[in-house]
Amino acid sequence: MAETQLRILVVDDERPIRRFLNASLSGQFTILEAATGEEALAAAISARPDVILLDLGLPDIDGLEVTRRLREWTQIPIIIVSVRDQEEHKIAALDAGADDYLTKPFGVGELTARVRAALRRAAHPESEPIFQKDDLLVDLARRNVLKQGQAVSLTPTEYDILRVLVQHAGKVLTHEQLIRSIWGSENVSGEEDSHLLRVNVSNLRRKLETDPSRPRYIVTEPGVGYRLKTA
Amino acid sequence: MAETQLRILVVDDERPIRRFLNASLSGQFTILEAATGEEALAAAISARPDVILLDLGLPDIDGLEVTRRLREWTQIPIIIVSVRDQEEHKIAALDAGADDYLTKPFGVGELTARVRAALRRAAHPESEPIFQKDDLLVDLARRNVLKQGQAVSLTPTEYDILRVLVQHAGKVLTHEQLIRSIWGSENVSGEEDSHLLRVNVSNLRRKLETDPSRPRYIVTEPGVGYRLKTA
DNA sequence: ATTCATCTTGACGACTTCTTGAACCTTTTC
DNA sequence: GAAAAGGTTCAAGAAGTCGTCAAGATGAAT
Repeated sequence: MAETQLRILVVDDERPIRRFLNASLSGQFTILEAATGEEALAAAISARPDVILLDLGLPDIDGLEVTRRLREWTQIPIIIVSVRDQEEHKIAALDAGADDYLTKPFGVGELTARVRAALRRAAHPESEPIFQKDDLLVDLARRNVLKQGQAVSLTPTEYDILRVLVQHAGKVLTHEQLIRSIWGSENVSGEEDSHLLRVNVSNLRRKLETDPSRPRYIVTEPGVGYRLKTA
Repeated sequence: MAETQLRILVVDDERPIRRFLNASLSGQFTILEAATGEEALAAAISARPDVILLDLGLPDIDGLEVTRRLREWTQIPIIIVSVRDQEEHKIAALDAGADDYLTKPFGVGELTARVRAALRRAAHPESEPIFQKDDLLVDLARRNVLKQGQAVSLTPTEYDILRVLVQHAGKVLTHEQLIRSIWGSENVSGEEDSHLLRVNVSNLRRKLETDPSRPRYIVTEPGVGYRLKTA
């Protein structure tokens, strides 16, 4: 086993801070840098770092949004590093999917200790966030869906449904679970939402399935929900 | 799906703090308390909490030592809650195996957010209850039933019956118990429901058993109920 | 203001599942 | 062996669920 050095992606728009973090961590880790949210998302996909240090105040996409988008396809540990000390910021970031929240200024020792803790937990080897079966390919990291090599254009809602199905491929997801993860936990009233889900699944099938009346991928589990077939 | 409430072990020698944490968290979680390190270690073993909130300043064993001893056998998330704000304490605790370090005083919102984050991370190793015998396989987590490797399609009612039987595999379930857990405790009138149960069991057997007239899996206990054979 | 894509709602037919009654089988009891 | 009790199977209507189409509502972009 080649002990490759672990990689940390540092995301901050201020150059001095990136330099500081780089200097603090480069002894033990390989450092990658990104100055904007877009850069961060791109780097996460192409470089697959082992930990991401993320500033909240980015010029383009807010750090919270970056966290959410990352969490759509990966469990890479995210440690927020921010000047914002208010509790609501911390809560929002942690609930968006961040693993830890560190307020500037902080000690280098604490930072590296928290990075070590995050790495220790994440030791599970992660499988590629890609679903493939027959002529359908879903790449969650790139937000790409290919049918017979052709890109399929999905609406946001359709993609969300497909993403949740892929993230639990093989398992049955109940109507409620799907509705919750797509429209939020508030609106789970009943038949109306179920119907909405059915319409969207129908549209999704029309785009993905060769024969929508006999689905190979998204199968209905009558009275329960839907399942993305793995085999 | 049995939605058991998640359990948090609160370890602190000061009663007021335990009470405060208990009050803050008891809405969402079941709280267990320990006042000493010994108590904490014993409770962790006997009660298997899902998260441990640990104060460093305990009267008998130091919190750091408690963390190390816990880490000898478990990966239960440990969140240190301490008045000690110096960096070296944080580093030592995190390197001892703690997942997070929160300095008193802190907001309840941040605490619960960090608890949620810890739970989310730890939720991965899901133990999947699977029943297998001969050529029948029931995977409750995936809601999958395989007969000779072939997926069997069950109606919601049929699956419910099978699920209850699997959850009590080997034990005899009375008609009443089965009816209660499938149609609710209200309608347990009498012969009508018993008959309904029989019809559904019959349909279930037709799908699962190789020879429905001589059942190998779901056996009838005359005058009592049904039983799922384990061996 | 207009356009466009998307979301949402309603209507309806096709299909699945539930429930019930009747007939048939099996075991126990007298 | 006949009767009774309990259990199983079949079939058919009732009830409910699902998929699809299409029209209206929403909201962002021009």
